[in-house]
Amino acid sequence: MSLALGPTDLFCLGVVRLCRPPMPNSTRTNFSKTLNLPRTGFPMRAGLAGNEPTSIARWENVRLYETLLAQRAGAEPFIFHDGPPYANGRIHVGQLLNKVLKDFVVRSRLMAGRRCPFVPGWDCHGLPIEHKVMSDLVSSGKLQELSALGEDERRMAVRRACRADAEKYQALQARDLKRLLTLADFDNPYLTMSPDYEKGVLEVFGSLLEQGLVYRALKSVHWSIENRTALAEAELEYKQLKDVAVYVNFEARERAAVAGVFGVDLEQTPSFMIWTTTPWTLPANLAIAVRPAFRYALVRLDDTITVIASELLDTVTGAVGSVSVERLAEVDGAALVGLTYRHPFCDRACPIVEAAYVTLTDGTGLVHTAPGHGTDDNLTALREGLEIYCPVRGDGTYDETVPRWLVGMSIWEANPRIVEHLRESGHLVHDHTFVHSYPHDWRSKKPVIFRATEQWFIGVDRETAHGGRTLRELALATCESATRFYPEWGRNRMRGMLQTRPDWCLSRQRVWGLPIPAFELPDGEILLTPRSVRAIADVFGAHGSDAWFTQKPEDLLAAYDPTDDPEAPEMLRSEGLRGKTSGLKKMYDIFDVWFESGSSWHSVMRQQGRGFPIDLYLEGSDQHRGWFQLSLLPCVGVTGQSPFSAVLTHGFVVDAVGLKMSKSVGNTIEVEDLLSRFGADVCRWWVSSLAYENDIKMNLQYLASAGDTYRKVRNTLRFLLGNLGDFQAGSVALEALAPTSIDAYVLGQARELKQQVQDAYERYAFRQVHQLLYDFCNETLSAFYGEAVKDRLYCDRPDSPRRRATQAVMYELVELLCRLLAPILPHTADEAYRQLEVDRSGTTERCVHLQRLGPMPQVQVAEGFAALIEVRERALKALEESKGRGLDNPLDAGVVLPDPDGVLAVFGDDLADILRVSRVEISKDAVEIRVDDLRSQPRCERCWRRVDTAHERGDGATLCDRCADALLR
RNA sequence: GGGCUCGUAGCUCAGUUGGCUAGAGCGCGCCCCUGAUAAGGGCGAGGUCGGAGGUUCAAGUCCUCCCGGGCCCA
Repeated sequence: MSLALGPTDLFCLGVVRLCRPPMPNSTRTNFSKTLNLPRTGFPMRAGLAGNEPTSIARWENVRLYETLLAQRAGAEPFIFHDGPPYANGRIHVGQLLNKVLKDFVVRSRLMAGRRCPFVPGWDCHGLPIEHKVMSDLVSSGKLQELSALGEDERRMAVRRACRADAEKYQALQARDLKRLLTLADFDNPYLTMSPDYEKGVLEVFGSLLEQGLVYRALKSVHWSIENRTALAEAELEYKQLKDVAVYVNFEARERAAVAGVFGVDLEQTPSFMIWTTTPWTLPANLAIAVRPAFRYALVRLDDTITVIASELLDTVTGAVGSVSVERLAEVDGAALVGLTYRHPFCDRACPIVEAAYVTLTDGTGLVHTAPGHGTDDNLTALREGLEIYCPVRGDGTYDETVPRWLVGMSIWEANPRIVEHLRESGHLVHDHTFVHSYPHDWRSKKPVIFRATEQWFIGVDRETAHGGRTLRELALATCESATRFYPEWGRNRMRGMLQTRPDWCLSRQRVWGLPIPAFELPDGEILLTPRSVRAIADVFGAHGSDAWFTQKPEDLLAAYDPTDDPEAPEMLRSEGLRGKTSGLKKMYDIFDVWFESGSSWHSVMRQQGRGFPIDLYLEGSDQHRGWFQLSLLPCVGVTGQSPFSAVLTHGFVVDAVGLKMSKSVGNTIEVEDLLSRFGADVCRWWVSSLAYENDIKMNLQYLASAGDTYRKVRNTLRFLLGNLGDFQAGSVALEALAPTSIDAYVLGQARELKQQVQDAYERYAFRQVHQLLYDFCNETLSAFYGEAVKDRLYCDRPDSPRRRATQAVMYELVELLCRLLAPILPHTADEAYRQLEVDRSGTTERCVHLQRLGPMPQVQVAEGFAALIEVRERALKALEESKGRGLDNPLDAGVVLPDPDGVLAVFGDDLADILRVSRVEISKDAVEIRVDDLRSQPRCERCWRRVDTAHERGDGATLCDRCADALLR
């Protein structure tokens, strides 16, 4: 046998040797050497964990991010903005999810030709870092050394340690994020502790201050005794706590008044019975609240007369163990309002007031009210003009305004003492232990207390300069109409939270943060005006907020002239800073970190000219109350509009059975582990498969499944690449493809795919992108097209027009698939995209991420394909059934297809390829699909098909005409 | 306790304004191929749609209650 081997054939020999040792005695292998079998350097095994770092290095070498932005300088921008994670610890699976989703947005917008800069950010200030640093300082004994320093020096020492910690973790997290193959301006991240950023935050604050939205007030806040600070809601954990609860009788001041209200004669002074779980707040009791609409009973319990809500009478008397109960009279709560009582152990008289928060779920229906120790109590006091009285100091001990036996005592110690005191004085009706959900400091895990302190607030119900509307109104309005929510229910959630949120407590009594730049004058007045804040903002912009601790007041205020500031305190305005500044004292409250991150729309975007408003905020659903809302409020205050035009939220990562991940339960998964096991591309492929708006179950098994489908996509790319090594790009006019050709059909499908994927990316429907791409690779390409064209690719002469046409389409498919996959699989898409050129010309200078989606060639596609696809399914079933007759190999079969309407006839010889059988006959008369046994027919030894033209040739081999022709060359 | 939300085959998800025997992929089982080969192809079995009521000629789809999960709040 003489075989003329062309260049392509030699090329294929290489593959055969590579993949399996040749079998010289086998006729089969001899012919297999004459085939154009696939060959590519794109390996089946991805080796992602090892190879992805190479891609990262390559992209860094070409400065991919900068190059892309330069390339898109004039393109329509997509304004995207990163919400800053806390610079503490390594990234966790929630951040993996979040940052990968963001990267899908960035990369898909870039692929669509948009300009999409993305600056990653980190939240650097705040309690967790400070707490950790303080713990370290304590355990290393360094805190002791620091105590020798002055206040400012000590604070600076702590701040330096905090900064170092934040820098360390920011760098580690940035490395983690690069490893996830996210594309961002990692060389220029934004850090909330950097001078520019801090300056921007003060600018936002100054604007709110200017509108009169900032105020200082005594207010009950959650107070951590442990950390001596007010805590935000986010810093609380609710845990079960066992407390002593007491029923206490507060004796009425005027027996006659009470008797009159109830319309009875009284021979002894009645009491009002309250119930509380916090006896330590009793010294601060200034009122009893009742609900006007409830009924209250005057009752004789054993030897006392007291007042209890009628509905609770049985419950209470049962609980306190009264022996005899006699109901004397009953009135509406409204009638009680205005009566007065004597405090059981403090020397004062207090009123009965009304309040809507009084319920009948527990207690007595008369609520002990201590304005200094509760939010509701506080509000009632404001309305009733009561003092906000808080005798508890920051360290949890009583000040000197309480009875002498309590002064200086810690409240926890006082609890039992007060109970005993009440018992001895006869006011205690009953005490019992009570377990309830109670807020704890999230760091120290200790119960917090409610305590009225001087704090800075932003009033959400104060009129702004924007049409006199309040922050709440402005925020609700933008949320209603000016914002798109993905998913739509985010709007409900945001609305609900905005409607009920209280004023924003801005101040924290900590060190690691941005100082609220207020000064106290000797007379107790406070200097904090829009102009003074702007002066400090400039100082912070130049030197960072450390300046607050390193500079004297007169230096900080060097550029500020109070005589030119109408809002400055009178003394400063008339006399200026000269001579008086020595009396100015810096105040040391810092901003709630949420105010810092909530100003990023200004500090990072608006102030830096990066675009405003922002097209998209994308965070976990907890940020409805966090970053979304706390960015919205300052922004509507400053600008009158929302910082974002769309909000996308994703759910939380939970374990395989749907429970939240927690270190104590031990069901967490480390990102590092995922990356080394599966690689970033598989992790990203998995993320793209999720309905991210719901909770996301994570398990190594699920990642492994994602790995399986990833390999399917990878092998499809490999198959395409393997058949393109000898193809010249542009050598075939795709527009000229016959509409009935399977090539035209697939190209048409690809065109549709591109449109659908692009639409899905546009709608952030990444799951749909995933589905479309997978299905296309799996069904359209692997099962249908690939199977159908193998014969022509392998067996036709290398330059046969129909092989070239298929190659041209495959080339187009690689170009398209790499681009469509690139946002999800940055490494794999680039690997395949580069390999296409390496296989063909050895060129390695190529990067899919510098490409964008272009137009697809227009081709006519015959309408009959729908019918063909349908008939194919039925034919495959028929073939399956015929396996029972020994027709195991479809190439031993011929199929007769009924075609009464003549739709199938146009497909001609492609029909056999599409069904993977040797022959297909069309019959106008046939009713059912028929499978013929062709095993008695001659079989071409090269292409294994039993076709008419197969017969024995001169050299003794049985070949079909096509194969004989291919061998001639 | 309240607000928002989720609960469809073992797993991930589709199921449009209520309307034919509830779909897909993965996995699984069986089979084919051995010229994409630690690949590829075909066929098939899996669900009383979290539970219980109700509205309707008709409910996975609407209403009520319950169970379980998540986020946020108290």
